[in-house]
Amino acid sequence: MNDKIRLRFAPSPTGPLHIGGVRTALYNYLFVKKMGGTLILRIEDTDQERYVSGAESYIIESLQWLGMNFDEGPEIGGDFGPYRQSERKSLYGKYAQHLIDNGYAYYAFDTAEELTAIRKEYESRKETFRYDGITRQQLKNSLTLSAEEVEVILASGAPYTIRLKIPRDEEVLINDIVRGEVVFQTNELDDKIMLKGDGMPTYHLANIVDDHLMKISHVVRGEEWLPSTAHHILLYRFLGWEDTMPQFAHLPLILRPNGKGKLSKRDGAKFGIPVFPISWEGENPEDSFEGFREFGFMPEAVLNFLAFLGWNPGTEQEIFSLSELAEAFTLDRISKAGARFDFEKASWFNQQYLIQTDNAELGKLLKPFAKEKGYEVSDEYLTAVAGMMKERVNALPEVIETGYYFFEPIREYEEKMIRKKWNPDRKAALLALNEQLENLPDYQAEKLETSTKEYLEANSLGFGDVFPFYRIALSGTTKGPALFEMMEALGTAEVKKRLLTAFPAFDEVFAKKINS
RNA sequence: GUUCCUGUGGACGAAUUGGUUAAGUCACUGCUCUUUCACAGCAGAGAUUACGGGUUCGAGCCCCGUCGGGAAUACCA
Repeated sequence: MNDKIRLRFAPSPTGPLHIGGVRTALYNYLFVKKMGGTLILRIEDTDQERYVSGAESYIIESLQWLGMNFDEGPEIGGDFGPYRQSERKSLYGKYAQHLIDNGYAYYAFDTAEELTAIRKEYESRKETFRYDGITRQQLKNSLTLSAEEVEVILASGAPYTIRLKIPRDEEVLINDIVRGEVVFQTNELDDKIMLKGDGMPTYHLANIVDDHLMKISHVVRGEEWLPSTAHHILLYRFLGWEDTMPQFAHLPLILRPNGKGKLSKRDGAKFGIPVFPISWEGENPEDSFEGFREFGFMPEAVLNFLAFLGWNPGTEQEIFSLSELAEAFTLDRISKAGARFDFEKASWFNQQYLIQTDNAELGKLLKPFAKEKGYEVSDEYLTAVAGMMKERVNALPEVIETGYYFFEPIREYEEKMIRKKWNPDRKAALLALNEQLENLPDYQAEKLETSTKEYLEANSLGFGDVFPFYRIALSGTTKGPALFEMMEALGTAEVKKRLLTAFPAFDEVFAKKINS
């Protein structure tokens, strides 16, 4: 165990965990496993207005389903808790005070309404307002007001915020593991709020304080944080923690399937694809989503797919178990450009996992999907169906959908082949063959095949004379699993029944053909 | 608008870090196998490495500019 390597995944419980967040969690997880470090789950719930109950348990359930285990966290415990920022509220004040006392921050008394009014005014002039080293001189804060005035306001109990006092004319250098050196000019930075009017810290303060207190060694997070990293570095400096500052790695964005913009929650519905790990019940239908799990994806496949969205091992291997990923993973092979979310590729990964998964296991996974459709069948039967169908589908529900004929009567017979080759005279041969097969001591795929071959030979018939019709009678389509395997699964009685129901339908097609 | 990030076939992306013929996978097309579909195997098509300059014996890789894409710009994270 390397106790110097400590990473955290720090989602905020404002809704379901989006697939980009899952990838961030995954990269944190992989690096920790690779290095033998510690992985921490920290809930960043400093915004009570956007807080959504159930989001935290959703996050934990998702992570569990995916098989990513954490070493420290709200439910798990650990020596650096509590792991919810709301429960750490009392901690942050003294650091904000430290900033004030050392001249790195100041009190600001502008109300939210006043600020939005100013922003609007700037906007009407096609400018963007920024609370910074220039504009703060015109605003209501402890830098412009006299010490006495500030005393009075503070004593009155009126709400205030604490803002970071960004120095003028300096450069802040970020040394990012994936981006290299990035330089920001402090004159371009705004005086970000550290402590909000309600006494809660903002992300920026809480994040830095907690990362320091929790001895975080590496911050692996999304690219959207890169612009505020300069503020974070300044904070480490002002708090006197610069020498133990974590290393940063900013992950590339995940882009929408059409390449325009970053993948968002609503893209799931828009493109008919999952963008969440598991389903989420929102307050109304448009806030509810199905996840990869409900789409019938295997967690290993989702992880494997996600791992390759912005990273690759540099070898030709593509199928990796979670532990193999951890073994191969390095931060420096993370790519810089945003990666497009390609659902077809995700499906391919899933199919690969489906194929390599044991049939009995798949049968078990299939059960809830079968139940949903009202199919009550044995585990053995589901296992057999899974075995026959897994190479032919991308996701589990498809087994039930395209293989519906394993569970209910044929809905429709594919007419093309019937029209082309069917002749009512063939009934006799099919029936005779079927009778021969029914009387076999063992109604099993291989036996059925040899027996059929014997029959065909004895009656000088070809495969094409009986096969297509047998197949259509049993499944309604010319596509699908091997015929004899289907027969074995269906059983003699069902096969016979399907044959007899099919014949009138075939004849009808034949009659239509003659009459036209 | 401003700041920052980014740009290799349709998609993901490789290229011993400046060394000559730009991998591989997904998707697409064809062939083989197969009673069908799929899987698998083989083959094919698809790229002036966004564009323009520069440095160099040599540039996908370094520098400058242009253009495109993205993110940030909240008392949200």
